Amino acid sequence: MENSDDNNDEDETEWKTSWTDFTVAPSPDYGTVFNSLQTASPQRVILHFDLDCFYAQVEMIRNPALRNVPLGIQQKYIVVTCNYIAREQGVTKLMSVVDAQEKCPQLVLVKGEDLTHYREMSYQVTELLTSYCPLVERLGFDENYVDVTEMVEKRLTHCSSFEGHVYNRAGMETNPGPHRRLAVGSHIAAELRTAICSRLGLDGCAGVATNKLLAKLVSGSFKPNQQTTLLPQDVDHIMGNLGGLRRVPGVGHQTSKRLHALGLVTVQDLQLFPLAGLVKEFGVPTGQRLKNLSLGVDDSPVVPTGSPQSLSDEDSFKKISTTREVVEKTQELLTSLVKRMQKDGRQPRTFRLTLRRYSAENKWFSRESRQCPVPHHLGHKVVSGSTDANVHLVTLAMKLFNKMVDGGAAFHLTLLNVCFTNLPPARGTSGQGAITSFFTLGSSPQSSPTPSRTHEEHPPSWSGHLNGSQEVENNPQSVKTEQDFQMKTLAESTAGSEADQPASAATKSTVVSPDISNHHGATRSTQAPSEDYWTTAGRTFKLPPNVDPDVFRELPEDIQKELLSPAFTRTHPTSSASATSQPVPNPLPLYYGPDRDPASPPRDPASKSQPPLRSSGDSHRLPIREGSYLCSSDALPTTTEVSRTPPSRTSTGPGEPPAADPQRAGGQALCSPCGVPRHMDPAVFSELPLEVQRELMVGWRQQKPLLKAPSSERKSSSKYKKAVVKTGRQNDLYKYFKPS
DNA sequence: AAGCAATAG
DNA sequence: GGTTCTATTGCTT
Repeated sequence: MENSDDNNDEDETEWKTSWTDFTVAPSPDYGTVFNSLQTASPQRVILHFDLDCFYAQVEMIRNPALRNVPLGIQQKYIVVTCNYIAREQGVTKLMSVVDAQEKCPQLVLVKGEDLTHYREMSYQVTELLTSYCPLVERLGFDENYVDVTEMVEKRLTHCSSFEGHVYNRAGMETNPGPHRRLAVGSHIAAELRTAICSRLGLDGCAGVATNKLLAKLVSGSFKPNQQTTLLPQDVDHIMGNLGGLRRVPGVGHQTSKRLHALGLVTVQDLQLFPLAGLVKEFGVPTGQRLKNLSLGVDDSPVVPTGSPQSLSDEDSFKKISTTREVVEKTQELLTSLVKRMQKDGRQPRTFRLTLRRYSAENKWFSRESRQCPVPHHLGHKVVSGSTDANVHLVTLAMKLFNKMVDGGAAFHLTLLNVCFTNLPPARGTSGQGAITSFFTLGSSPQSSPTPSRTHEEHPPSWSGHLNGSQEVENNPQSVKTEQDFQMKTLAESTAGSEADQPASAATKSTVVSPDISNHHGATRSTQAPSEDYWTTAGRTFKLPPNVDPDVFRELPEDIQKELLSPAFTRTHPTSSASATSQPVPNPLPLYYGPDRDPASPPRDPASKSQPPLRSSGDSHRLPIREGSYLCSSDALPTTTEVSRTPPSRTSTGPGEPPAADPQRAGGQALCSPCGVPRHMDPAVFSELPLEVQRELMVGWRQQKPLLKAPSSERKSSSKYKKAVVKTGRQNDLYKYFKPS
């Protein structure tokens, strides 16, 4: 997070300005679009804000007792960041817990895997900045760029000094004369830092310069909690002193390797290297951009970030190797993700599952992902807080999972990630940047956790104590009351959030358990099921024939409930949308787990709790394989429009070759002539609402073979719309219990 | 539109 | 360069 890696304040040596081709060609596509000012006045004033050890600060606010101790934030077995007390004792960022404790035995550790509090505080900072100036771009959770060019214009009238440091001008009396705009910028930066401190209780650094690159580079010149302005005449100096190319923002590991291969190791090297050579290696846009970066030239605009474009939750672990673990972990991740999505209020349009496989040699730790559209009614369920959204999403996730992993073969995962993307523009705001909250622009009226303080316009005369940015020190008490208020609001907004123990950060703080799982479930449902029955809340349910009671007992409560929910046994108008309360046949024997036959053996050989019917066979062990269904998802269109079809008929997918499905379906043993799987009573099917039928058909058709199937290995369209009706869901779940 | 690489904190 | 848990952009298909 924070840019540490400080200290390279030596080599004052060279900053020869001897490059040859100074090719600063502002890309035409940049600027001007978001920032019309840019065309008019190329001289921008950009601020960069960087909060000091952000996670640690947040924890110290949550628990002030932590202020005086060496504090580290632990994620898994890593101390991802720490406060300055811990740093003094040798703890650094991303140090292993063991090493950190060796360095600092009294180190207090707070678990930080749950980013909720950090994320919320982070957005409060962005919001606060946005309330002063609309052009705010986030960079991670703890950094923000602000384009204050316009603000500067308005204040330009008179200004005679700088706030804070001026880069490379220590002790020198600097006359703002030619740099009045930057000087005004420095005052604004000080003002904003003061606001962040007084309103949110957070310290941080700021950089003031004429572009994002320089503002970022200069902001770390004096740490912590100070600010620095870079004058144009010192651009060469700051660039020249960067040291390795890796230090140039925008030059990552891969790029620096390629540059190194060209013989370039210092920023100077890059500055002096012919543009043509760079273009040859990287192409025109990247080549030019790299060259410009080396020169401190950056015309990229500050793009207002607005609300996030994706929400994701992930967890890493030593090993997951059974599909049941995958289901449980996915469920856990989704539970939290869905809550976040709900708060956000936007309806997600695509869903993605990504994973990381363990591979001994190939440490090229690659992530693989599969994504698919979120059926609109499911998206609606998500945002409307429907309790069964989760089950449907797990099902969806498992379909994606099956596209990547052959559950029949051994696998070893070390990470799972669930993600909602393709979010519609935030409501109530003009896409982005607008005045309103970043969290909740939501449709949900109740959920407005945004403390949206009325925080009036700060008069330019912020006066008083900020004529010395250094003195914006930790004055916890002075901001205490306001802080407390903030935190309270925040706590309320997140109350009932899953995860861990609420307030007792201190108690768990010293705990260092490098283990990974926090197995919730296991002990939950303790009732012993008798055979195929399950008794809960005084009622006895018959378990679906394919559900092993032992497996069932171990399932997350959510899924259990879902399986036993009224919707399962009786008609139950689901709250919303299209689910036009069409009665559903009672005990629901239908099995249309898209690719599973009820009689099929379990699919997950690793699942010990399914002793019966272990077919050890491989790809052909299934009497009726997914392959049979595959009614080639490839042929499926990606749009959702549906040509109308008679009720009892299967609706054909949109662009689908009309005659195709019955054909293909008919070719499969599983499908009745009309395209309905044979385990589904056509009469029942025809009575379902049209839309439901359509969903089912899509679900049936879109199934794809496992990777095992040698032929149709790659590609395939997507659109794993799945059956979403009440009749559908527990059937879909079957396959995780008794997979094909 | 999907999947991945690269970059970032 | 690899740890964690995100998030964005751009390339390729």
